[in-house]
Amino acid sequence: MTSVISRGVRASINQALLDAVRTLGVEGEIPDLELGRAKVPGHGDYATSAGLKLARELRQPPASIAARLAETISVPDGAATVEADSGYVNFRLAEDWLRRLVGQVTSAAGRYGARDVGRGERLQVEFGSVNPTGPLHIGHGRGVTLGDSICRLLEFTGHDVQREYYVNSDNLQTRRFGLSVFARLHGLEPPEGGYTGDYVKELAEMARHDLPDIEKLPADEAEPKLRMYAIDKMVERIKATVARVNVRYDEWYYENRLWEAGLAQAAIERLRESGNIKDRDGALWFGEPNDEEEDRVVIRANGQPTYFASDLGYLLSRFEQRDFNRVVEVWAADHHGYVARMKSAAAALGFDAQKLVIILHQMVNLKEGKMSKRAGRFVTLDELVDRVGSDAVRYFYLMRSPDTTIEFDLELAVTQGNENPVYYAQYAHARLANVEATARERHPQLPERADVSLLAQPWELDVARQLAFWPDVVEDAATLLEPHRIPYYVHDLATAVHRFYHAGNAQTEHRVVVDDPEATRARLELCRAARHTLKTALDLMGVGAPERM
RNA sequence: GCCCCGCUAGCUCAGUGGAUAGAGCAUCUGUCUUCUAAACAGAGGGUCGGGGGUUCGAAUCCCUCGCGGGGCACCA
Repeated sequence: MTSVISRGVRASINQALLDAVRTLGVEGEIPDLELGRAKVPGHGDYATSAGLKLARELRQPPASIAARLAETISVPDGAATVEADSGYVNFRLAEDWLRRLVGQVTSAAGRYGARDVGRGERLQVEFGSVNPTGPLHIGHGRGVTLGDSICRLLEFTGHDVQREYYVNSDNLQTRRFGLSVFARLHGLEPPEGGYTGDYVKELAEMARHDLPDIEKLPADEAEPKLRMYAIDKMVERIKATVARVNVRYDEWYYENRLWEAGLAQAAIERLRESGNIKDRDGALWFGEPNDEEEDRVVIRANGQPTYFASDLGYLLSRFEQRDFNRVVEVWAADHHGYVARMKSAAAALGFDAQKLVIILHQMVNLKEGKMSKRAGRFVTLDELVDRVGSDAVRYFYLMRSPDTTIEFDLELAVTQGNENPVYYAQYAHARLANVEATARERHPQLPERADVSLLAQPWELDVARQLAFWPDVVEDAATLLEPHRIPYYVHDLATAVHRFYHAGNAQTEHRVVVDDPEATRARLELCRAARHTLKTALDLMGVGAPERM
């Protein structure tokens, strides 16, 4: 039992299936038999079309292969019964096993579903990393919540995760930002391409107060000081904003460190030796040797490095100096053109480009029009959280696949209340917490151990069945780096919980808290198992699990 | 012109090449002297953008066309 729940029942069935396939005489590699959830109740809980898939190699009819597999397979712990149906093999989770699972889940509590697939792999997730030239808006909110939940998933599955925000400080945009603050300091309009938001005026006033004599300095001396000052202030603000949506970082890594440590310079030098750095038109370019087509500027003709130069050093910093085995980057889709360049840079520097994993997420648009940071017309993440709350914001972002553009209807978001799915899940959790409290009041001395054999009703076993699926969901979400699988599972589990609870509304003898202490105790065990799992899932989303609502 | 993402129920979206394509919202019909009705039960609603192809089998893979969005800097 222990091994089955720590791996998940799907993995356990899959292993039994592979063992059985061997006994049929399949040599060499076994094709992916795609053991998955059965979609029709009559087909059980898991199903595979193994008979159809192996028919060619075994030169036998699919139905007879499936029949032989069904006879041969022995699922550990009697977790599931097996049945052949034409070319398919169907698995139905055994009721007795489901009952025992409930007790196991309760013992594991918040660790149920945790896996060690990562085996302590040391990796970095870099996400957010917005130019610190303004507050985070609702598009950035998607990136920080997505990145944060990816971290939570990786941590839950045995990875050693470092969460990093890369703070741009030396590029053209941040210099423009510094010049904008300088302009406001002297009562002028920001320069062309500068930042016009009111917060720039506020930063200028703060700088006037905090940086003595700054007004007396000429632009070329004042700008770097004002820039770093303003960036620090913006970083503080960004830290406060992400904290409101439960996002945590381990490291705020400043771009200028790459130059101070000589990493950017070292990267360029190494690429020069490999023939990937070329001199042309007074500038330094990166590209494949003997091919100018895809060349990109690293050092401008005026001697200033581009952001790309810093990024070369940043690769060195992470894959070499800090020795991460893998680096995951979370970017908005408008950077997609940069993916190939970064990967080829990583390869040219001598790293395995596969270890640089780049997750792109699509944009977040306002229904009434596009956002523009420099025009100062945008809805900030803070404003969004003010209006709909952190839990709803996170749930809303995370339930969508990163590939989908979010059309944010602000009017709807404001009026959103009952129809928000986050309340459905939280309510299930609160109900369970409440019923457990009621049980403690009515039965101060319940049996210490639950007799789970008393869990016999279909709605009780349905909750247990959902619990059985949880390790599969965790594995898939962590492996594919797709947190949006979690809210969909949460919804399914919450549905099973509400139905279970409601059976007691329809008929009082089916309540959790009844006169019979043994029945109460058994159902309480199920409540605890479900509540722990709901809480674990909500935690992975960074969404709260309230005890009362 | 080239690259990326999307197109699935009225709306918003799930859907690792498998059997009868799902959920929420919205609409309609029922269920509260309750362990919390922010809930439950039920109903209606589909050319999976169009067309080819691969396959025993395609919403899913390939090609092509259309529509929408995003990129293609000595910006990031």
